Amino acid sequence: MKISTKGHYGVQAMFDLAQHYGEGPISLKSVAERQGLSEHYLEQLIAVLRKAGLVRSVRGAQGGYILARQPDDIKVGDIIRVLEGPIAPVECVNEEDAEQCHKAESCITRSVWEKVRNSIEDVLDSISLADMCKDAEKAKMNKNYYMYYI
Amino acid sequence: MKISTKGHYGVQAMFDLAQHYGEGPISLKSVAERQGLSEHYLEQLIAVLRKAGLVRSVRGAQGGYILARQPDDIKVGDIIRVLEGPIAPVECVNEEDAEQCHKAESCITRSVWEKVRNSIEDVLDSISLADMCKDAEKAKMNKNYYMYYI
DNA sequence: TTTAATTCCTAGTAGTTTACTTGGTATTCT
DNA sequence: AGAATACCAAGTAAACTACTAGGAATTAAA
Repeated sequence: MKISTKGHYGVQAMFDLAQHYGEGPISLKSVAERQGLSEHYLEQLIAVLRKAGLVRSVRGAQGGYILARQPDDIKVGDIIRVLEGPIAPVECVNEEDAEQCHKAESCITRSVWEKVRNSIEDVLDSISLADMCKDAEKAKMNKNYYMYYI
Repeated sequence: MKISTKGHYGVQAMFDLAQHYGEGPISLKSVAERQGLSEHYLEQLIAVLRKAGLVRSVRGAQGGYILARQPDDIKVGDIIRVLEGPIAPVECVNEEDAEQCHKAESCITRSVWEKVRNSIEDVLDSISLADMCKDAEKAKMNKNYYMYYI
């Protein structure tokens, strides 16, 4: 019951781009450094995100990547679906794949996986990159607050 | 974002045992036939469930397996955790593993995975084998109801 | 007491996936 | 021109998946 590093790193990278939204193109090198990830590996992930239309790229020196939409219009679910494929704990509840178990109608275990899928989707589609940035701001302020009293 | 066939088949097998709870030991052969699974492969899964104390076995002819607790006392989450390991979409929110990311406190993406983990756990721990049996009964009655009118 | 049915155990295995690394080429700013 | 970047293709070691194969131990029933 895991997501791979693709989805994991992908969300980190997109969050990083959101935190620098409005500052022009952000180089992958800087993202990789801040997030502690392999730049070459990130390259492969961001290529997928670009082809899916979630980021735009600017080539050449001083180039980099920019979110294709505003941070509040990109949900974590969008990123995960692009990098990990459709959210479906087992194949037979994959909404994007018509080919399902022949006894799907009456399959009771199937309804369990549907509930799991729906709850995952609810969470992932309820959190935008803007939400994450807000949380990061809050965490930072809390830290300063506590530091004030030390 | 998938569970493997271990968890998938394991839940199917346990549900099958629940549906025959009270009928004495149920042979793996019959479970495998009803559920359309490889008996030899199921053997490996049920061995894990037995070692974890979720089923008891009876050896020899007319032997088989029996749920170790009543169907309403076994949750889908119990089965999944035994067969798939702890529920954690990424390793850094694994509750049973102390070794976590050094910046865990302030990691914003981490809190996303925590929310996902919690929602999965909520669903899986809210559904018992008895619940699934009740749903199966209902599905069966609905089918009969519709057949009556055809 | 034999036989058949069953659980239990160990090992092998082909294929897939993961998480990268390597080694470039193309583009653009300075 | 040179440096900084995006873009691209291929390779790879290790782990994992979903089984299969083959047999030993146990027990109810004939």
